[in-house]
This record gives sequence, C-alpha cells and structure tokens, in this order.
Amino acid sequence: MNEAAIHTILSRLLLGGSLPGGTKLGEHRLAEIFGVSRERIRKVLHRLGHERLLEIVKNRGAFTIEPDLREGRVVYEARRILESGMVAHLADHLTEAQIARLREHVDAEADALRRGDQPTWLKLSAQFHFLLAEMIGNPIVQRQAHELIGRTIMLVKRYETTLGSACGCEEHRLIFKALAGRERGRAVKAMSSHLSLVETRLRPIVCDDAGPSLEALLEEAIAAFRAERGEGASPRHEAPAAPTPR
Amino acid sequence: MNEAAIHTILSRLLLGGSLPGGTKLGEHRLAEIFGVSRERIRKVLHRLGHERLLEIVKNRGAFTIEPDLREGRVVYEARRILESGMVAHLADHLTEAQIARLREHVDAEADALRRGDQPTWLKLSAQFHFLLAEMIGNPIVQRQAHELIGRTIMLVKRYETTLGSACGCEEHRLIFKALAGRERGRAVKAMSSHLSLVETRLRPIVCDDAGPSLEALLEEAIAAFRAERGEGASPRHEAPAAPTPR
DNA sequence: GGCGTCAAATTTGTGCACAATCGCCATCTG
DNA sequence: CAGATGGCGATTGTGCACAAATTTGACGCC
Repeated sequence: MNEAAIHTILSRLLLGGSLPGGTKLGEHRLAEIFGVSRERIRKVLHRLGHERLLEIVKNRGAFTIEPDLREGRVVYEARRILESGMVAHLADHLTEAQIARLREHVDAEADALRRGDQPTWLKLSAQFHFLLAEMIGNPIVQRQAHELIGRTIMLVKRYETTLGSACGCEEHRLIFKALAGRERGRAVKAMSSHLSLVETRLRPIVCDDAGPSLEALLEEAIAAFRAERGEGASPRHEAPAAPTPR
Repeated sequence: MNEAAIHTILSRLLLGGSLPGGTKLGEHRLAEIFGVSRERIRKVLHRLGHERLLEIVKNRGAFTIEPDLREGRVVYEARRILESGMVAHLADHLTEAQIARLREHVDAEADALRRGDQPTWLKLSAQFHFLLAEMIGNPIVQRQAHELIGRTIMLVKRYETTLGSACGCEEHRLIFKALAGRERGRAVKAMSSHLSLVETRLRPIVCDDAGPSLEALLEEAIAAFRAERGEGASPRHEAPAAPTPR
C-alpha cells in the first residue's frame, strides 16, 4: 500500500465524519490494518495532523477532532471571508464559458433536488463551492478553499438536520445570477448570507453513534478506494489475514 | 536544541530571503550545524515542506523555493482575494478600541517613514497586515493570512526596488480611514489596489548574491534566536567546532 | 574532442530496537 | 473512607543501521 493511498483513504474517512470525535487512531493498529510498517502510518498521521484533520497529542497519539459547534462558527466565518473575496474576484473575471459551466451546474443541482436524489444533490452542493474555487485559477486560493470546505463537510455530516439540506438550492442560483450579471456587491452578499444560512442549519445533535468499529469502517474505505482506481485488485501483499478477527 | 526552535530558526531564515533560490539544505549538514540527530532535522524539513517554505524532492532533498514572479502574481492575487474578504468583515465588526489601535499603528508607520527609519518602517508595514488578520479573531483566517504574507515578504526581500518601499504608507492610511468610517466598499477597494500596487513594485532583478555561506547565515540566525529568548546562552552542547572551517 | 556508460560516493528513505512518557490501577496512609 | 503515591502496561518518540536512489567523476569509445 502506497503512502499517498493511505493518506487519501484516511482523509476520506475523516472527512466522511462517520467516526465519532475523539476516536484514537493507534499507530500499531493502523499499521496492521494497512499491512505496512508503523513508521509509514506515523508519517501519514502526522501529516494529517498538520492538515488539521487529526489532533496529534505528544506521547498520546492521534485522535479525530471533535468538531465543536464553536469550531463550526470559526470555520463558517473563515469561509464567509474567503469566499466573499472569491466571488468578488470572480464577478470581475469570469469568462462566458465559465458562466455557462456554472449555469449547467446549478441546473444539475436543481434537477437532482427535483428528482429527490438527495445523495447526488448533496455532492453537487459541495461541488458548487469547489467549482468556484477552481475557476479562480489560483492554486493557493484553491487549496485554502478546499481545506475549509472539507472541514465544513465534516461538520455537516455530523450535525446536519435532514430537512435543512432540502432548501439551499436557490441560494446557489442567487449567487450564480449575481456572478453572471457581474454584480460584485450582490454576489458577495449572496455568498455571505448563503454561508450564514448553512451555518444556522447545524444543530447541536450529539450523535453518539459508536456504531461500526474502526476496522470495519477502514475496510470499507479501503475497498472503495481500490474499486475506484484500477478496478483490478492490486496483486501485492494480498494479505490472507482473517477479516477483522478481533 | 529543541525541535520547535529549529523550526522557528529555519522559518525565519527562509522568510528572510537571504539565501538564493534552489539552495540545498542537506540533512546531514544541518544536523551537524544544529548539533542534533539527522531524524530531527528531517522532520522539521518535511514540515517546512508542507508549509510550502521548502520544496521537498523525493530522494533528492530539501531546496529553497525559487519565487518566480509568476509565483508572485499568484500570491498577490490570493492576498487580494483573502484580504478583501478580511477588510469587508472588519469594516462591519471593528470595535472602537481596535480602530484606535490601527490609528496608532498607521501613525507609527508614518513616523518611521518621516524619520527615514526604513528597517522599522519595513517591519511595521508588514505588521499592518498581520494586525488586520489578528483583529478578525479567527485562527483559521489568521493562519492563512500569515502564510500568504510570509510568502510575500520572501518576494519583497528578493525583488524589492528600494525606491518602491518609500511610497506605500498613505495606502495603509487609506485602508485605515475606510475601515474607521466603516465604509466596506471603499476599504475593499483600497486594500485591493494597495496590494496591486505593491505587486507592481516587484522588479525582476535576479540578485545572484551567492554571498555568505549557509553556515554563516545559520549561525547568525541561531545567535539572533538565542539572544531573543533567554538572554543567557544555553549551556548545552557548546560545540567547540571551528567556525566554518570549510 | 564529444558523448555515452559505468561505478563509486554521497544523500535520502525505511525498518527495527530501545528509551521515554503517559494513563491506569492497586495499594498505602492519614 | 478519601486522597495520594508508586508500580505496571501500553503507546509514542528517537537514534541507529542498512537499503535504495541519485549525482558525480572518470574511463573508454566513436
């Protein structure tokens, strides 16, 4: 197993929000699951810590962060600041092709929502913001936006109120319209209030799922990763270990 | 020597821009200079790589980045986007005390400039932006701004045109005035054009100084660091090595 | 004389073993 | 009986040695 692959898998698992906050990710345990040495896991863990997806405590180990709602407030405020700047820039620099692309996306969102296809809509909804960041064409901004949106997804996955996600589509269209009309002020306002609205939809539901074990979740994530890249199973180290004998 | 200390020293050295781009930072060499094991240096180096202050090439080592002017363009664009969002936020949220603090700072800048104290002015000038980021009270935004401003400093130190730095003070005052008057639009505009102006002052001067050796620069940086924290010399590992015998 | 190839040397990457540290639990004492 | 303290188990941190990879220099060939 590649180091980059392990990083990707763990990132997705953490961003997915399926494991409760404060879960400990032991080096030895992960090393066994992935079938690699402890040092490799260690490196990935520290990297994730630096990316703020994990909390590294000296001499204690790596723990999933417990995304407070306080933390949520900070993240959303940061997003309002950054993405306001982003749409202000975009309002002045968007090409016609990009506007068309955005219209397409917003239409797809509306379509998914109309069809009641919530998973697709949820994905598209996040992708809208990724798309905006991408259109700036600035790798730094894109990375910063990526990080913030990722943390938002973690929050939403944990604290989402199901009814809330059904009413946020028109807000994206509002932002799009302002951008298409190159109305900078209105675009900024639309983005800002959109993010504020999304934030208010978070509910302090403490979902102590404590459901599937870390092993099970990881197996699933690894399988999904393998399925995605190269449908064929990677032949190396086909560990004959019993499936989570513990 | 602490690991955090090494990180701080190297950060400052890199941000200082005193060593030419593409300089190789060998692990063994640094380990000897700092008097620690190679693994500790290694960890710090990789961390700096993740912070984009170094470029880590697999199996090749760590190199100081060569800040293109293209790269400069990207950084300044990112700053325009982020700091526009910042001042928009600040215009709505600044307290009277913060406004007073800003006025104080701008006055200090003007004073340093009037006295012809360029080093102080240069420092204050960068600090103005740090101050704005700090006043948001959002650790995420602060970190992002910190990173961008740091990279800017690297650029300015390398490509600065001496005459250019003498004419940027009123721009800060303009931003301040707009903020004090809570005129969001004007503040955004002032910040945006200020950053654009600073960017235009960069000149493609390829300063191949190649002057002092890495060892000399590091010794200096370490000494400065020691002088700053705890005036007393740390007694451990007082290496009697000859001063850069190479 | 230029160029390709090969080998030595230097430098980074990785696994392993040991040391340091932390949390927990039993025990001791006031 | 409550609180403190010391030992114990587990987990992370660190140095060391070896392996892999790249650069550099020289040699021979065209």
